[in-house]
Amino acid sequence: MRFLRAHAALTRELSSRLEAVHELTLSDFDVLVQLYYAENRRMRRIDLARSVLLTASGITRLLDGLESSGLVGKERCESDARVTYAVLTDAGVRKIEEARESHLADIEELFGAPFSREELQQLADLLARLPLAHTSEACSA
Amino acid sequence: MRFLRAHAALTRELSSRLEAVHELTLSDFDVLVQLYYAENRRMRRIDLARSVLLTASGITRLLDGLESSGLVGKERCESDARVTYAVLTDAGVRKIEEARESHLADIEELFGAPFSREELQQLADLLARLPLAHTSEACSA
DNA sequence: CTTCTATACTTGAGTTCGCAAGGATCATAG
DNA sequence: CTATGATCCTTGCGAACTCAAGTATAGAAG
Repeated sequence: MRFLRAHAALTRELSSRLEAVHELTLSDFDVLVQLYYAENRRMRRIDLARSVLLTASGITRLLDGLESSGLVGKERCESDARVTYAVLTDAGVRKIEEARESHLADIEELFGAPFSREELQQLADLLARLPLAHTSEACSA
Repeated sequence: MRFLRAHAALTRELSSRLEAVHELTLSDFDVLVQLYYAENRRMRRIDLARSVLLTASGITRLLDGLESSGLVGKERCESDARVTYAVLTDAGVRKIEEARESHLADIEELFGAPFSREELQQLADLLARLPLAHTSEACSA
């Protein structure tokens, strides 16, 4: 119960702040961050989907939006015509670097305030042990 | 990050199990449980909304569904014509008692397995300290 | 009594997603 | 080469929400 409540409250808050300041969804942000830390700032769409825990169709539509905003681009794969890469554009890089700052501040406010450093680590460790929650790393949030 | 991932994975899993066996959404279940533990198994719709962290309109539509399934009923308030109560029907009581069992087993499987009792308590305590996560109690999940 | 503000609820429109189905491509086995 | 099966992606449809706006009631203040 606590878990569900906490999630609903936190995402609502974080999402609305992100939306208000940068016109980004939490999911948008999530995808941009993944790309930002990916090699060559590029990922296969399917891997991207898995890493942010969306379905393939979810990613298609989400990227549609980011593409029309000019934050990411498409690129075909040479060796396998089935796959398409999502690539962060220069505008996308600027956007994420800009948004990261305020988002981290928001997180700090909501998570940092009530917890000590050790407690944060403890919380992260506990959550990491939940099944199904295993995704790629390389992220600072 | 871990928090968001964990939530996405867990709710997807729990929700689909609940849906498959009992034809209930996680939110449906949540509402039914709140009513189950409420005094006289009845609550003002607005309080229900706040306790499960939905908006007023969200509750209206959710209850529409539960009403047409015959699990909850409406009742007008004598002293204030603005408010309507949501009341658990007998069928609703049976439903929740039935669903509770398998849902608790699911939770046990996902949460119980990787954690010891102390760790679960620790996790709950940490989550409880998050801001905005304060809702009414009286729940065993 | 009237007016003004706050609260409870509903409804219409729009968003974000998942699922199922379909198309295209690859890889493997005969 | 061809058939089979898996993988990547997109699209139609529907579900679950939210927000904004509207209705109805309550309470307080003039």
